[in-house]
Amino acid sequence: MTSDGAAPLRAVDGRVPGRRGLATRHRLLECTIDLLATTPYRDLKVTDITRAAGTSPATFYQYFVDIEGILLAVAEQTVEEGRQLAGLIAGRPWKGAAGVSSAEGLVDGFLEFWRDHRSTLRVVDLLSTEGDKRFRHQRVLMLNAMTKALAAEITELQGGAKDSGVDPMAMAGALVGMLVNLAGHRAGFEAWDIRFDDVRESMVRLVYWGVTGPKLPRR
Amino acid sequence: MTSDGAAPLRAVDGRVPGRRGLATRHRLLECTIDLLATTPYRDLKVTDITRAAGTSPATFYQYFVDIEGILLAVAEQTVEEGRQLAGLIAGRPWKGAAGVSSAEGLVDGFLEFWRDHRSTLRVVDLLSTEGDKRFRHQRVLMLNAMTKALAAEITELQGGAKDSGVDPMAMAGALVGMLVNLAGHRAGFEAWDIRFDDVRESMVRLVYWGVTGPKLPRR
DNA sequence: TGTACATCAGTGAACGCGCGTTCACTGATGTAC
DNA sequence: TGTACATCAGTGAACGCGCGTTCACTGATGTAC
Repeated sequence: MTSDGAAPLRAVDGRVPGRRGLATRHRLLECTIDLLATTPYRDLKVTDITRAAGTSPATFYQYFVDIEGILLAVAEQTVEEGRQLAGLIAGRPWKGAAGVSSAEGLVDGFLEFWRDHRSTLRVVDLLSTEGDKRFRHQRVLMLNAMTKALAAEITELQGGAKDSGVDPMAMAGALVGMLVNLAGHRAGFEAWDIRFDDVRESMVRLVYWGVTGPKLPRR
Repeated sequence: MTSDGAAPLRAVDGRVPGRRGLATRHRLLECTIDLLATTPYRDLKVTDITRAAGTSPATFYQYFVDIEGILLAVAEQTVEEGRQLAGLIAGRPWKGAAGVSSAEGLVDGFLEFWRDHRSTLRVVDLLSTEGDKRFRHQRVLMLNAMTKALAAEITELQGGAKDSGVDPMAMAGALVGMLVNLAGHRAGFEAWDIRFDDVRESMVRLVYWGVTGPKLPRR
């Protein structure tokens, strides 16, 4: 459940948790997620989590090293789920009207996922940009699947053309970055006088253009 | 210097700071910025700042209410500077090859600004998405100038066309969001196997397409 | 089916550091005459 | 140009809470026979 494969998942003191222990651990994770939705990251405390989970601080340290530790575990869960997003891309049509529909599907799927995991993803993003390798790794794990899938489509559409356009991975990464930012700042737009639905439409178009690569003027 | 216009800038106890006081205040701001580059946001403490500034905690509270208070002041400085970015847009050509050059100018100017203020902007971003009104306000202040300028260009290029494309502000906002994200995760790409220069090229294209609005298939 | 033992799981209570915050005071700067 | 007084500026030292963290212990669960 944590990382790759069948790592046995041991408690801090080396014991292997059973049903009950796993349930407690799980409760701690859930409460962390919930708290993150209402508490600023800076103010998230071990004691708050255990209070919310109806257990004691000592229990916390049986399963996690510290706050960052539990956040990493939360991130791992979310990231695992996020890798599914690649499914919104591979094997869909990208030319013509059908391509626009595919773009819509991608944007909507992405927005939905982000809405459901705002708080967690926010923290992952912060810690990534702050240079924490573990969180950056998780972020890459999550977005790389999508990016690669998108890049594959772009490569195919370029079809060995003479000018061959941009590097597909870079373009895919740029598009994914756009999705990430806008999904994360959804509330920000509504505070402006911009209807988010219009932003969504813009995202769709940019994805479509990014994938299909309209002509550029000679320079 | 803080907010709008000639607010007299008083110390916490109501006194008006003179030369010396302002210098100290300024030193505290600078040290905060420096620390932010090396310390995770969560670990930034008042005592660290005052130690770095070669002064005492008591002094800190003469000028700022708390950590968030000084961060807001830092943000205000940066934002003030960031509003200049709008100058990269207005009155430039956006059609044809010249348009691509304008897009390049915008992207490069943006990247440069972001590079110089990474840490601060990171925190502004976090606190914005966490729902802090004051930081969100600053963020909007900074990006709105750019977004409006871009939107104006888009509107002009649409030139009252029949289909009239997307809402210009939404498209502009989407483009700005893309710039923000990619500028902030620059290091992330280099950790991948993507050359950032290729990402830059993708950004340029997306900006160009977003502004000029290539044809979409009928749907 | 029952008893005993091993291990899992949870926690009360305390310890102690770190940090935010303040107070009462000293020193620096400016200005009035 | 000098002295006195007002205000600005800075701080040492302490207080005390909050929080991270741990220990020694009790209770729960599982399993061997």
